[in-house]
Amino acid sequence: MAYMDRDAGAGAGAARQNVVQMPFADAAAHPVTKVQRHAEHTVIFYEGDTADRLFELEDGIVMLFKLLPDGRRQVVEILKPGAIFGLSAGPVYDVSAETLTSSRIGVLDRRDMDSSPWLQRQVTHCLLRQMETMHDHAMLLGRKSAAERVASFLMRMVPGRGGYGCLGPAEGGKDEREVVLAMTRQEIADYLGLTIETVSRVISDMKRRGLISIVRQDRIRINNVCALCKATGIH
Amino acid sequence: MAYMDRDAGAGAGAARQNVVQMPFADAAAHPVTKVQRHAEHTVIFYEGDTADRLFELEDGIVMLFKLLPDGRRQVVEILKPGAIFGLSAGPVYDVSAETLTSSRIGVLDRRDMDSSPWLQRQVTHCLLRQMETMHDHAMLLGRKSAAERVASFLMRMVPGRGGYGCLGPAEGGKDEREVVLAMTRQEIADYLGLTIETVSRVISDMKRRGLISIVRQDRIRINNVCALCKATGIH
DNA sequence: CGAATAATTGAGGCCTATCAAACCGCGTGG
DNA sequence: CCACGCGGTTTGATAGGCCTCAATTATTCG
Repeated sequence: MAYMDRDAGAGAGAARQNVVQMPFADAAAHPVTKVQRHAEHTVIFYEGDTADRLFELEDGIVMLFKLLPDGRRQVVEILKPGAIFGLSAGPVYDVSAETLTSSRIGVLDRRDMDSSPWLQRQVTHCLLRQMETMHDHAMLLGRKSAAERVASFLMRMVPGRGGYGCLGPAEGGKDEREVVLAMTRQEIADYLGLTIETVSRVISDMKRRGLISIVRQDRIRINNVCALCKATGIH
Repeated sequence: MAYMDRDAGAGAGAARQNVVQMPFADAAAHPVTKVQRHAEHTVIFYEGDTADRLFELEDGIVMLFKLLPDGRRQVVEILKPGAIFGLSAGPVYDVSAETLTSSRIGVLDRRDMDSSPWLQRQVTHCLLRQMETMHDHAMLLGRKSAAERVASFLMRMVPGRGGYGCLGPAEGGKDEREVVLAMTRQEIADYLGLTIETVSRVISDMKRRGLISIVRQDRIRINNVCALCKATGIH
């Protein structure tokens, strides 16, 4: 539960050293003015910072999170390439953003959104997808058991399965899949509203029952996708 | 789920003459084609319905919720006048919508959003505010205790207090405020990720400690707003 | 006024958090 | 090469908060 800042104190300064800013070739057609490169686990912005810039995740994984004064942390979103973030209704960011893996991130001026209808459409569509994810996540946090949360989390890593248009297992083959978590147990716990110990116990239990295999700490093989899906609570 | 009278009370023609203030600035360019009137606790659309229409809440309160097959429900958003809902990234609604109070709701065609940049701006700004609310709510569901959830819920009803720009108690007066819940205990519980009994117990405990007074089942007087705010976990 | 619905209160149990210790992978350096 | 230390993970024991089930009380409405 207690969130320990990896780069306590000098964190921001040390993180910025990893940032390489590059001019974007096609600045005229595309409003991205520069590109940042971040190492893994570096903060992009903090909750409360002036929200004058937008970001587009070009490569890598980024998490958005909020903190309570006593250190409790909730990871509210996990962003994949293509996502736009740093959007805010008010003058400051309402969440903090941190890379989970090394990332390439396009930077835009917030005002570009007002001047570019094209960008606005991108933003709106991105927000709609994020909103659906948030709705699912609210259901997960409010109503699902620990086992259902972890199962849902793993299923989230398997594209095209578990949702409305789930195709079911591919014909004639084993219904297995290997996924890369790219998150520590602490980050998973903070995303799922659980403790690190509970996440670990659930994963161990799934392993014991043959549902999954642990390839490495952050690589899990799902031995039966359909069976895991049935453990998410949505069936 | 008993009633299927989704358009019950929708009197577009008669509704117009009663409209005093339009939430949108320019009523002439406004693409609202008709206005629905719904009694309290009527469903506007169901999760899974074809998402061909947008809605703008002109008056009343609406909740968005999701259901699991076994009946567990999570209320994901509570909308106040001015909110736009029924937005979806996919072809169908990802949530169900139901009125909490009798409501007046403007109906738009989904395609209007593509043709009207002005509407798109409205939608984007509305989505941004909803997203911030969802982030807060994820923190509530994932990391807050039952008492903190109820306190946060009550503080949500007091405009201008508890957020970043909280002004503190007004000068020279008692810091009290009466709020109308417009929700049953079950709906509050489903919103806060708790059971009806736990909500009831927390409210009783707050009453016992003098923090609040129960005027009526759905009217609560907060005797000390600042004290309640300190129970939300954000201080 | 009485039935139906909603809310409160109580008793007990389960699930998850907490606290604590052991374990593991991995890079370091003797 | 292997002991060592470090951070992260797993496992165990225990406790506590919230849920479940059940009964009572309050409120609404015909």
